[in-house]
Amino acid sequence: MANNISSNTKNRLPFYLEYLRKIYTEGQVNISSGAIAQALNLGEVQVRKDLASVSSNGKPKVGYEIVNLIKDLEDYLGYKDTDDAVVFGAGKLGMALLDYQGFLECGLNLVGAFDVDKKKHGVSESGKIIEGNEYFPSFNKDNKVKIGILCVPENNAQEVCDFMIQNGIKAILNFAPIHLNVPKDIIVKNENLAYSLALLSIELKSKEKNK
Amino acid sequence: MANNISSNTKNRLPFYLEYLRKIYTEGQVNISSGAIAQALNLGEVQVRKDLASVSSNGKPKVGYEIVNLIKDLEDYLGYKDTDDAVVFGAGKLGMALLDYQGFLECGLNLVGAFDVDKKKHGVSESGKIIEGNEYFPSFNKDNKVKIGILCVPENNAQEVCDFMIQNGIKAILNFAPIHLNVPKDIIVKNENLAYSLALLSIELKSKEKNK
DNA sequence: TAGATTGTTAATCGATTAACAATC
DNA sequence: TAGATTGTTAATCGATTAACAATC
Repeated sequence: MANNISSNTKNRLPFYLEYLRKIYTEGQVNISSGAIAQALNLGEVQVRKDLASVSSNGKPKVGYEIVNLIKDLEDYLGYKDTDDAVVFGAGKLGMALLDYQGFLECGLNLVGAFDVDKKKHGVSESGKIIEGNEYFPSFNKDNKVKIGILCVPENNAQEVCDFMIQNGIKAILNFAPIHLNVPKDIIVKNENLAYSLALLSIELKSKEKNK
Repeated sequence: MANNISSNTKNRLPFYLEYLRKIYTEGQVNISSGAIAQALNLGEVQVRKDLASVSSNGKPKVGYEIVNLIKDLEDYLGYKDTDDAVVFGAGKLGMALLDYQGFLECGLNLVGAFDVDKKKHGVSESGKIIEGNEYFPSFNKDNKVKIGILCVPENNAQEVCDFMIQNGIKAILNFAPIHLNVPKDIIVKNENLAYSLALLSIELKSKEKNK
């Protein structure tokens, strides 16, 4: 169980967990690194190294006991103790995220959204509250939510980002297509859907050219 | 202008473009690698190397002419000639993507969505059509769209993925939280929002522990 | 010419893969 | 014991950074 896990390894861990959960519900008990590697299209040494970073219950000749491996992955990924997050910007994307059920099984609870537009205020389909930004400071004095999802338009993004940080947000998942300037102790992860799709399109074109 | 640009470099290119467009509208004409590096929080050698892979109009002492650099980036990223894409799964996320305006300035045109659920069929807010999956084969015989966005629930994802590929899709942006099995010539990019947020939460926790 | 800034070559760093010893 | 499979050490590969020569 290493202390410093590379970020590439971390990115793969949820995929292991998802696959293991699936075959566990199918009744399988043990699995080898080779079988995992084949299913997820990875190298088998890589699988062993990745898994060794969070678990140590592989048995030579037998492989890994799936139930234990799932537990170790869930422990590391923190999917057991739920963490709160808030959404800024109640546009279509913000609302889609607010009501997305998939966060729960990753240990994340979106408590609500904030938006400057009064027309957006109210309650979402799944019962989450959407309020004005002006309520966030007092809200977060009580709730101390540290994770924020930024879904506002490009031109407000930096301003809202600053506001979030002023009121206790420490980590931001940024969907606005700009680089945010933040203090060194704040974590930002850019999740730019248009960029991702555009890069996919480039890859496709260059692939077609090279054959 | 290198031929093989590393994927990390590719991921940074859209951020350069966005920043350059911004300062260009602010009236700036030239910029140095150092200034870009500072604004985007990167190393200046990295900036020069990244930019050298798509452009060659940096002038010692002067820096880069912004208008040319923008052009070179847009050319490389293909933001000039528009590419079509389709959405599978007209849930909240699928609809948010379908109506998201940001794709256009990245040269991407989402032409419509397909969903098995008849209740979803019709026209989106921005006027895009949502039809049944059964129309896709004939649709794509005519249109030959190669890029698909997969937004269906986890349990249908592999099935719909196969269906997309059968009907001419070559590159898939996958929002379902599973590993898709595809032939070698198909490009898949996983875009898992819950995983991203969960990893952000882990990073935050480990940061808090280490101080 | 002198100084600033680019572009590139070499050095470092980190991640992946290969080889293999440990062990159930 | 023999064979399969893990875990780890060493080798390779690729990306970042440092050093520096080219040049406007």
